[in-house]
Amino acid sequence: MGITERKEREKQEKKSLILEAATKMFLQDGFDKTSLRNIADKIEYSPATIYLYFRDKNELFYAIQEKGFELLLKQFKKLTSIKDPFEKLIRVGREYLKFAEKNPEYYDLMFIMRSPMIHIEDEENWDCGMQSFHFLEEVVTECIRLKKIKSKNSTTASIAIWSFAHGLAALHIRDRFKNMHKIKINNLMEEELAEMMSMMKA
Amino acid sequence: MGITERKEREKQEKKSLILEAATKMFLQDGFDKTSLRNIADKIEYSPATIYLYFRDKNELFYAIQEKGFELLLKQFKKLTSIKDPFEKLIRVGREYLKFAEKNPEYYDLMFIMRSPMIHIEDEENWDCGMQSFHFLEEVVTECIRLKKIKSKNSTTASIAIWSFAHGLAALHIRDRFKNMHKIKINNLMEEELAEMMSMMKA
DNA sequence: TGGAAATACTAAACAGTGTTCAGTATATTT
DNA sequence: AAATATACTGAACACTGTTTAGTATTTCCA
Repeated sequence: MGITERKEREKQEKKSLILEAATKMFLQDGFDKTSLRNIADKIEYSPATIYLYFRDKNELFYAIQEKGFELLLKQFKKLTSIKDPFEKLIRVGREYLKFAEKNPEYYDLMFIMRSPMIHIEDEENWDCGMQSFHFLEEVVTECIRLKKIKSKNSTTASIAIWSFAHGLAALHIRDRFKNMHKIKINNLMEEELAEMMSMMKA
Repeated sequence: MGITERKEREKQEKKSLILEAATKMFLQDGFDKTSLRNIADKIEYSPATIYLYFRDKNELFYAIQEKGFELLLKQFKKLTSIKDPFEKLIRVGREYLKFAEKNPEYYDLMFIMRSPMIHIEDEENWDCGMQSFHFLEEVVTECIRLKKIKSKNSTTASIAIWSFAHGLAALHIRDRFKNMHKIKINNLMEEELAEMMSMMKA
């Protein structure tokens, strides 16, 4: 049945075509300007065609967000060789904040927007998100094992660290530090990361 | 000039009428269902009328968000009499997280959504937001003065604490803890707050 | 090989959104 | 009483995500 296979392949290729165009448009022009009609225009199909490959806009944006997590995890994995877990923890934090700074649109979709999460059914898992979280959790586990940090429970500590880093990134991205003119936003991230790390240190 | 005064008063009253209706609708039905047309329907005016009192939707939502900050600050001020600054800090954190849990729509508008911040001009201040931040900052300053926490710089520490609390609240509100089925979301907030506080403790 | 069935796609409509503006009705002033 | 200022609105503009009926095109089977 070579024909069925070719059809399936062609279907996946078209799905990719849509996804690539949508991602490109999303990263270039932002969420607001990435409408289904604009995507359809770009790939020279009708808007209705997109619905043959994605259930709705949420599913499409879930797929884009997965690409974001691929990129984030790639940054994290560059740190695998670092021996000292506390040093590694600092570097994970830095990469996370750097990712948010350099890819605000991705960050928004991955951690702030409702849209992609709506696609996830009740018993389904947010796999891509959990993979990145587990990378952090393993580093934290090592830190606890070697008594580098005060915390005893790696999950509790990991959520605390993630919350802190996310809060910092999200408040920045959504302009809540806008009017703190005393502070140089450039240094803020690194300063705060240092503050958190000195708090955690055993 | 009694007439001009009455006119001005009536104008302010109508502005309040719109704001009250919008706030009520916003808190009851959420952001998405609070359209200018729906608000206009409720107050029995045409949608165009709203533009005579608010420049655009962002200005209207900035005004609603200010009401949210009034409420948050009211919760904070209930803690003024607490003597021990570290105990006070814990309670500020608890009130913040409780506010997010009980008023997710307000919280969203105050700390997550872009909409209200767009209204703020370059040199303008986000007054309502800064007031709440300064409440925290003063508590932190006292903690440092009495050597209750390890931090040396109250602004840096305050931003770290705010970031942590915001991250926790925001990840929760935007469903990023959805699939951590191991964890009871109910206890999560209090557990994480305790974790953060034990880290900070001098 | 010809007709049925399956597939791929789209035009058009639906119901909504924020926003603008010309025009009208009412109230105030001269 | 006429002129002016104020308050308000209907209708339009340019969008949005989504659904559906209908049309080409391709594949399958007798």
